[in-house]
Amino acid sequence: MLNQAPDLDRVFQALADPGRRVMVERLSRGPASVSELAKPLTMSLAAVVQHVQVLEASGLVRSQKVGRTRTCSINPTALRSAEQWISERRTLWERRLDRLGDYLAETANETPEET
Amino acid sequence: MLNQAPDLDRVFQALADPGRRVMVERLSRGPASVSELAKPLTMSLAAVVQHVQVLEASGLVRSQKVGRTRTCSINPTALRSAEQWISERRTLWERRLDRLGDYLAETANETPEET
DNA sequence: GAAATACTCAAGCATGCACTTGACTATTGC
DNA sequence: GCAATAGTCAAGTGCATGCTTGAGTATTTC
Repeated sequence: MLNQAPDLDRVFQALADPGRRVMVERLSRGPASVSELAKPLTMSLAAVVQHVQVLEASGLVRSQKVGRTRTCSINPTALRSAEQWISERRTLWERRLDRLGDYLAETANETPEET
Repeated sequence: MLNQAPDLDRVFQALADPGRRVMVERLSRGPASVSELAKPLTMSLAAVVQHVQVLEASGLVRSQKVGRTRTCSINPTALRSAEQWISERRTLWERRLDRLGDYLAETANETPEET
């Protein structure tokens, strides 16, 4: 059962932590084990495992255990859904600005000498 | 002093709350007062003010007080910086996948009959 | 098969977050 | 000027988060 519904709360929450972003950054270059993810971070392995769990719960990361090592990799779908949410609001706002600009330009044309 | 450094921690943290996302959604359609932002939400005005403060601290929203009303509006820069961070990781990952695909295709060509 | 590796689990703790209530201040409208 | 409106401030509460430590469990490796 993959977390296919793009739970934005959890995705943004997951991305809000700098350590977790470092992990996502690492994973965007390719799959990695938990201890590889832990290397650049100054915290216990147990803490890293907890972060991985948060990332998995958000759907940003998937992992599978082979032997004694758990290999993590990025799920671009979750990344894309967050990106899309932001992009939609931003373009909405920019389109509004454009319309406002048009309106102001028109108004200036209609009453060019006023005041 | 605008929060020009795009403090991703705070931006993603701000977006992680559903109520705050509703506010951003509203603001993407144009500026609004604090009580307008409060309308669709079932919480006290004081709570809404606190959310606005979080949004401002993240740089996602700016506001100014005229008379007794505070008018909030979106700052697309912060939105863009978050969007960009995600987009960069995602495309990195997708490029990696492409290279992997190329490699697999090449390998298949070089040893087409094996096994 | 013993030691090292790679997690995993549970408990505990300090701090942060999302609220609430109650009191207070500054504008606006009549 | 008095009431309604719009927001502000401070304190308090309960739950979530980000860690830690210590102990335990599979796998590898030698």
